[in-house]
Amino acid sequence: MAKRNYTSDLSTDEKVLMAIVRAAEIFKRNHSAVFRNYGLSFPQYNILRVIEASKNNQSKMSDVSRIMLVPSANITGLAKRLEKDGFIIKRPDPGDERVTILEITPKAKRTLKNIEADKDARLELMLHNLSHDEKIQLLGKIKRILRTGLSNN
Amino acid sequence: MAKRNYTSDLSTDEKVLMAIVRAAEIFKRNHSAVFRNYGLSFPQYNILRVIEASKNNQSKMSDVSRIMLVPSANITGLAKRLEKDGFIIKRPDPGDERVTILEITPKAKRTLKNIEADKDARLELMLHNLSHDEKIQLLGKIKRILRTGLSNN
DNA sequence: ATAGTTTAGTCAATTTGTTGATATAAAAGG
DNA sequence: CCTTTTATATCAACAAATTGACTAAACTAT
Repeated sequence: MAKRNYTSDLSTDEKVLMAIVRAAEIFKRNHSAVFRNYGLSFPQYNILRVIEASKNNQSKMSDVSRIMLVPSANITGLAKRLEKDGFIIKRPDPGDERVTILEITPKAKRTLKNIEADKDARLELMLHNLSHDEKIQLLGKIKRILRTGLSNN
Repeated sequence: MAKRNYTSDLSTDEKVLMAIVRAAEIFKRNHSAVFRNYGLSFPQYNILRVIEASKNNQSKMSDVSRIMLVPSANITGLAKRLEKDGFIIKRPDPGDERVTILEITPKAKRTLKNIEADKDARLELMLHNLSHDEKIQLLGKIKRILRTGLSNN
């Protein structure tokens, strides 16, 4: 069909990384569909998860930015929309007037809770082809890539 | 540091897929930096690669959309900018008035050629921690994920 | 033939990502 | 001190992605 004219002869390295990119995109698409049912986008969900996993359900914008590897200019807009929709509140840090603290609301915690089962089902669906051991091996290799990838930028 | 307050206890499945997403994003960031030096963005580069790998250096917009897993509404804008910058030309298909054919220009072919060494060096850098066998194993596992991921959407 | 369906591409609106510039606060160095 | 540097967040401008609506051409099936 369409692909008959597309003759691929990429290097192994390129194949590996392209496959990773494709897997990431399919995963994001898959999960976005779940999150949308709850009024959240993929990056919005991830911000909430990061804040939820932080002490007191609070996090500085700059920390969110660092953890998510997302430029702070990007967090600004995401946080604004999350606040508009009642998922977070923004407060100035009394100890440092430069920083803004993000705190997730009860509504956000409820939403995260509701999403959980749905999301886990999708995860399971995507990875059910691999045994637990294989997942661990896979994770190990990706982490080794991450280590070098992070070190040089 | 910043991460001390961030206590992660994700499931194995989630860890695997999050790691894949991070690796994909680091890779894209890395390569984007290379492509930018040649006046191309990551998705623009990929469109050119797809067309280059097609017969006669031509491809229907709809085929590009399918191969790249990118909605056609997206290709419209990308193709417009690529044409404006002289990397492709758009022609109607004489046999089917609905379709538009994209063809890469000599400038695009030259640019792809020039990018190659730079890009390959980055690939090598990201994956030099893994032996060839490990890369093959990794690729195999990712492909198994892709198979299930693609089948249910 | 023609009515209904599918396919190809565009457009508009919104969100997200990226870069570069800026304002202000804090920290560091003299 | 005071100057310089660094850190935090925002903004503007643009590229890109996503959704839904839409036009027109091609195909299907009676």
